[in-house]
Amino acid sequence: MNAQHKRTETGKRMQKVKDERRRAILEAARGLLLKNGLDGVSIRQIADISGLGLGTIYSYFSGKTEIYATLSMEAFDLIHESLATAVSSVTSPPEKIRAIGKSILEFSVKHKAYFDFLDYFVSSSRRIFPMQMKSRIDKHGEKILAPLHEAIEAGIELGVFKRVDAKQYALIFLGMLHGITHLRKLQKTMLEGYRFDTLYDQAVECMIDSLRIRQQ
Amino acid sequence: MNAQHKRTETGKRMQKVKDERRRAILEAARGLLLKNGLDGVSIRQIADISGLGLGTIYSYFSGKTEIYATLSMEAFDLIHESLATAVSSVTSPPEKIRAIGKSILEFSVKHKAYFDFLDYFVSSSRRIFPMQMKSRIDKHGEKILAPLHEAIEAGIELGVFKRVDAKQYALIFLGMLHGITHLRKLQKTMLEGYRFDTLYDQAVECMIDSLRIRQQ
Amino acid sequence: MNAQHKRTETGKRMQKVKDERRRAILEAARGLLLKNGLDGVSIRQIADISGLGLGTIYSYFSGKTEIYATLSMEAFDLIHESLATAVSSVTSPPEKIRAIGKSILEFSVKHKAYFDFLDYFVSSSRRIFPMQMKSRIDKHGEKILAPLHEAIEAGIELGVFKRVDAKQYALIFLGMLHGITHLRKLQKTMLEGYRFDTLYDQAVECMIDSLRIRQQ
Amino acid sequence: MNAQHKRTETGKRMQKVKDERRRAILEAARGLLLKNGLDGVSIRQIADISGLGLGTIYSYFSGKTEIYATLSMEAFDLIHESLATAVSSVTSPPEKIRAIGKSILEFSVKHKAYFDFLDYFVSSSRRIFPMQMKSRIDKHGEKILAPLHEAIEAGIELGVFKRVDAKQYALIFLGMLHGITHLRKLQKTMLEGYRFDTLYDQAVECMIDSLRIRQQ
DNA sequence: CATGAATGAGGTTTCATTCAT
DNA sequence: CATGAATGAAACCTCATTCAT
Repeated sequence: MNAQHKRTETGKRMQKVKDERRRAILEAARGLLLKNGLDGVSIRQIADISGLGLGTIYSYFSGKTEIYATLSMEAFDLIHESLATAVSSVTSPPEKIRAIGKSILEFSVKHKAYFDFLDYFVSSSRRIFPMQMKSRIDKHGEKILAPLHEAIEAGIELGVFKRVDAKQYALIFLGMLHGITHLRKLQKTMLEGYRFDTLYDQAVECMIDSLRIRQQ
Repeated sequence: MNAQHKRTETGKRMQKVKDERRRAILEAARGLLLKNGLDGVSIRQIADISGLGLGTIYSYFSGKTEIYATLSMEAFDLIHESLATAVSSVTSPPEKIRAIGKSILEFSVKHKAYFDFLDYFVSSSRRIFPMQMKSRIDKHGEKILAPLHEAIEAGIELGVFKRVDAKQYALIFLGMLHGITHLRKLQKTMLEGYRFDTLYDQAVECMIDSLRIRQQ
Repeated sequence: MNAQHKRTETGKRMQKVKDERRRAILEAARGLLLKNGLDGVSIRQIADISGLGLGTIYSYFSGKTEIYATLSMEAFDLIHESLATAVSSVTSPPEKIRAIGKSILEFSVKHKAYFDFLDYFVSSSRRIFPMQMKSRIDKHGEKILAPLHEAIEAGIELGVFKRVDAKQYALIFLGMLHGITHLRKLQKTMLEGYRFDTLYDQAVECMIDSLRIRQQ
Repeated sequence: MNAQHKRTETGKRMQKVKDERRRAILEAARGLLLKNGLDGVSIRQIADISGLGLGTIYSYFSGKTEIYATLSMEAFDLIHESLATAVSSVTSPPEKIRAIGKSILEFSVKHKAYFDFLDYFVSSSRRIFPMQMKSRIDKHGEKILAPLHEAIEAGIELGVFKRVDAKQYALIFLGMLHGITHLRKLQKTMLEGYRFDTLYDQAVECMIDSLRIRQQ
């Protein structure tokens, strides 16, 4: 075991520690975001919760903005992963779409923090991220369109769906699903007396229906 | 013209000035909100933009929260008015729904400020308003459901639409429309190569379609 | 009844109204002082409570400072009056001193607001009042020394008290009484287990004792 | 000198710097308090005078209140120390009481700042400190009673003083002394023509006299 | 590298006072 | 002469970020 090797060994261990710390920071930030909302996140708290020094945060991220950007990308990746898994578990295109719908709903419940967080950044017309960051984030965002896009294409291929522009429909569906998930926020006001789940399913069926070729 | 009359006259002018100032404050607040996001609004800025003194703002509103609440209610009322006008201009239920869709789209363009603003508050999971205010705001919010609700009911009555729960569908449609309007934000990224207007129309048709009784 | 007369009549009524308003302002200020402490008095509140307009306060007093100055003088006069009444109700010099002690104690309970208020201004080394005001206030302050001064002199005259410098002793006694009244503030801490009243009486007796000529 | 040692060394220096800063803040606060009164102290000023940044103050103290509380306790401790030293320098009980009197007078001159400060808080009827703080402060305050208490007890033990409740008399004397020191403020008004020192001594003798057993 | 003390800009709010009506 | 709307200075406090150790 020579010096070179040892250095590498140490380097590896170091890398591992650094990765863990990075993760700890993101986890703390995400947790705070969920608990306290967007303004309720201070670097000081992130440091405390992640067990790191205040200044240390800045060796891992250039600032609060970059932490948010990273969380955004993570969120998009997580959603994409969910959708990819979902579609691969079933075969018929309509089922794929249902799976995607279910998957998004589940995600918006289970990872509420992430979901609201994305919402905030997508909704906000304000320039939060500098151009360069924004581009990087968007790359991750676009990926989540693929599973739906492919499911629709598959349906067309199989002659089950109308010959529509698959990507266009994927966009519409995603927009709609996104809108529908928001209804949950109204559960205690406008939605009184209704089950959000039922609404959601109905909305998904409504979308599939509009794609399906009608036998006359 | 006696003293009494004069005093009244003066009183009227004063009232007008006060109304104008109130409006100036709200306008400034709305503008800032949209440009800089919720945290990007400071009372100092509102004062500067509205051309008033800092302390003056506090004699018109008890604080930032009340300003936001007022804007929310105004926005809801404006939308409701738009929708009500829209539905009354056509007669057939499907046309009414199209009119509503068009109306919302137009509103989201023309009063982008207000629309994004509402979006922000509906989207935001954070507790912004104290309970009492929230209730008052919700009352205004619920009104915008009515025109769509009635249009669907009318369609059912006429035998054009399936016998669905009208309110439930109204909710779904509104959620969807809301989601779709968001797509506009992606015009420069995911939507590249597509016309937002086309997507929007398609989405509306898709909704009407899912309601219509199919002749076989 | 000619115009001149009428004007005078009106002038009299006017004067009465003005006096009442002045009093209302002082009363409001005093009340607030008692309830909220020195910082808890705002001109706005004084206006509200006294039933006058905000700006009106400034036609009666040049500002907050003058209100305080007036209250100070009133307080001194009130104490003086109490003491004067007290000494005149008894005849023997020791009794007069006891009456003064009792009178001060009573005042410090009954007019707690005034008493604490004076305390604040006497204790405070800060220049609160401009020179001119200060002089005017001091004139009122000095008056409260007289009854005690005279009681001691009377005692000396009658051969009951030692031939001391009466004014000097009056000052010492007043200082002591003032110090003792402060003990009441410690009733819940240092004074636990003791009755403040007993302490007070004991202190007064102690003072009288030190004046009395001892029969051997 | 290894790394560990070095770190400790640095730590010590750091601690020293922090102590100095803490002191600087307290000193600035005390000075301002005396010059401008309680409301005349702003954190901004404290920062400026102590040569620190505004925010820095908040890393040493949680706020203005805590600064005041700290000053109070320091002042009590300082007085206690003075008294303890004073009584231990003489032996006969009357001399001890004289020593205490002299000590308090000296303190009120030498540490005028602290003395007036305490005065302010003792006099002020307003609730300045939250319960918990108040308790902590009171603990320090009560200590200053002990030397006087013990001196009186010693006198009783020796048969020089009457068999009075020693603590009760200690309280009375302290209250009186406190009151007498206030007379100094009147040096330019009511006290004109009198020497404050003489008054003070006379007052102390008067107290001792009232304790002494009279030989008939 | 990790640390956290120091910083000060910036936010909200209160309030004495002025002045046009 | 009474009024109260308008004003802005000044207070407190938080927090992202820097930088010496």
